[in-house]
Amino acid sequence: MTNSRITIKDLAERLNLSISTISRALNDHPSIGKKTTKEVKKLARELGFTPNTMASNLRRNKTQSIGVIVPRIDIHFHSHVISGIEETAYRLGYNVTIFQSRDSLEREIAVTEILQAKRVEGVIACLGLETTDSRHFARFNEIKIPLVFYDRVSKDVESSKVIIDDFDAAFRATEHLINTGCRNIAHIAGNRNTDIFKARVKGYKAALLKHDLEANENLIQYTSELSYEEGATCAKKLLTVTPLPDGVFCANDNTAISAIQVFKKANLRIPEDIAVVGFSNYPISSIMEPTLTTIDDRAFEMGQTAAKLLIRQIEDKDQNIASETIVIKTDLIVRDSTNRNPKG
Amino acid sequence: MTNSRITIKDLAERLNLSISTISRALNDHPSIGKKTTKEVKKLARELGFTPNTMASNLRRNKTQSIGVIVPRIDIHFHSHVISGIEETAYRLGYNVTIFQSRDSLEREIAVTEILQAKRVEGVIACLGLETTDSRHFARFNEIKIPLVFYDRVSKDVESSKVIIDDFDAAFRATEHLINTGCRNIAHIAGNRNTDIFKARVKGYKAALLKHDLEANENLIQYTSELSYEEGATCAKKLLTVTPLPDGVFCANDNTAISAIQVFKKANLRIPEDIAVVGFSNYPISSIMEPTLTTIDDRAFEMGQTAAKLLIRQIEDKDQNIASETIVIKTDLIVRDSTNRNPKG
DNA sequence: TTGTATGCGTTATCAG
DNA sequence: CTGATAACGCATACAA
Repeated sequence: MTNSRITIKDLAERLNLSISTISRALNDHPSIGKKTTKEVKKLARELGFTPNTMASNLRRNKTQSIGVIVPRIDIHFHSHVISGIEETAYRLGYNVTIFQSRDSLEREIAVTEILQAKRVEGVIACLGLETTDSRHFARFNEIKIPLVFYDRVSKDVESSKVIIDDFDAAFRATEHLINTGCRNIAHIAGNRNTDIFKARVKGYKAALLKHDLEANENLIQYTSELSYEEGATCAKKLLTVTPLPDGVFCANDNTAISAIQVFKKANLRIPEDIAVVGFSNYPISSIMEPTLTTIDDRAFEMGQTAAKLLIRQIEDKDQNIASETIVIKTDLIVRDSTNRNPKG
Repeated sequence: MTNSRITIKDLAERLNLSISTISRALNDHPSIGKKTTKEVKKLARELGFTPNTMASNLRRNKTQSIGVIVPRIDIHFHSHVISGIEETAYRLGYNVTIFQSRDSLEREIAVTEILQAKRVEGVIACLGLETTDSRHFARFNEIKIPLVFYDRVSKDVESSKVIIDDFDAAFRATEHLINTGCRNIAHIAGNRNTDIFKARVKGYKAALLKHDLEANENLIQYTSELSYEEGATCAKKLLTVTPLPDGVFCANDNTAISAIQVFKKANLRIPEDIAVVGFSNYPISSIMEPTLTTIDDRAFEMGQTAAKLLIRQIEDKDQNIASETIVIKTDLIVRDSTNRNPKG
């Protein structure tokens, strides 16, 4: 019966009022009489009137929507970030339209164009793996659309950024191993060219330095993408080092998990013989045996922060849109894989 | 320099053409001369013109966008479904706006209203846990907006549905245990009132029946939400049953994982003493020890199917929008937790 | 407190 | 092949 095509014009005719009065009543404009406002809203409800935001948006030149570009939605980290974004966007009255680049540069570029046409009011993005040149995002600056990167951020275009303090996290993870008695600590590292992984190596080294432990290069195993398989390979190599490491800081949970499995197969006890710390706090880390000490990457909070930052910039558009970089402090989650009595 | 405010009117003035010509040229209308079309497009590119989809949408009464409501984005299953939705929506020229109900009925209702105002052309939803009465979705039928549920579907409102064949999956999982030599098979079940879990119990029983095995009620352990902790409790109870079960079919991976841990602590060998099958194929299941035989729930494919179905309905609007229920066949992924030589 | 008139940027219906 | 003009549904400056 009642169908969606009801407009304020229909309401106006029914009530013998002008459409402006209807419009104002619906928006609780102070100049409209209480009684009129009530009547209008009542009829609107009865008729199942739903305002057409397209029209309203066109008129106000607003869309109340933000665009999000992630490499893949189904990666735990990204889905957590998105969850944080949606949560705060919802509370602040924005909705979020999602795109996956699937790590394809071509698609990432195509999506930036769609986002412009869609007139989103702001963009949150994490660069895809293929993206070395991110100038396709520069257009957003030209047309004054706020842009916030998280995790994999752009060097080519000015923008706000939300990242975690990888150096600090790695430092604390390593120091935790030291505090728990480890003296010969290895590191399974990520790609040598990626900033966040470089920072983790530095944090690891700095912690050793602080405690007068030597940073032995052959205790650092680099991988290309921190895969589960690479972790196993690295762990096996570490088993050939003498003296055997008594602790390992891994740059993610995948490698930590496979390292632990390799060590267990070699009849080493975790954490007594080798303690292990991971990075990211995957769901599995609290379930596996032993449970894994790891760095919580605060994905949800990153999303919240990115959304807050973005929306602030959207709504302060007149001001100088100063780019801002927010560094989120991480938590060390201590579990069984490092639970041993400190010795020495 | 070039900013977003360029409109077809600007292009028209620059080229001394009418806005209709510009509009048509931009849309490759056949009646416009090749040369003109080329010139228009060239200038548009130079000036960084981006069509205002808001205006176009208002005019055409289209939005090219679909709304998705999920309980939580950061649950592995849902993020996979969303990924499938986004993937096919993108290919078909739609974009997806995402909302989380966070299992709150109030929020779910609020979101359905936002979706109406946003004039999305279709809705894909998975009901939240609080939702027993889903009549707030009925409005979409009234205003002829196609609606597709997945996984947790509505009984109250007519709609299309995409679900997996839980009975068949459970049947095959149980039969696999039988084929691998198990004769005394237990089941860790979900909530007694939820359709999908009831179907899994039935599938389990049917497999036993087919192979002339008795369905012993005390081998079925019901849980309320299939949590990791409940799985452990059930597993401990199963250890007190005589004769000890030689196989367990669990209604999800969480309970399978904790059951395996309990069994291992009790010095039982997996799969030799007890074989275990899970349900969902979480990432962890291929990593844990032993790797877990499980049912792949085809989340990504569910998303693709839901999106295809929805968009077909959107574009066939004139036809009678027959509700359709699609049942997706699942895969049994055989891994080490059931890898034993069939005996008897 | 309410009404009139105009325009947001497009597309579509007419003519020419 | 091209142009003038009227919508789409709403918000608002200006009047009354």
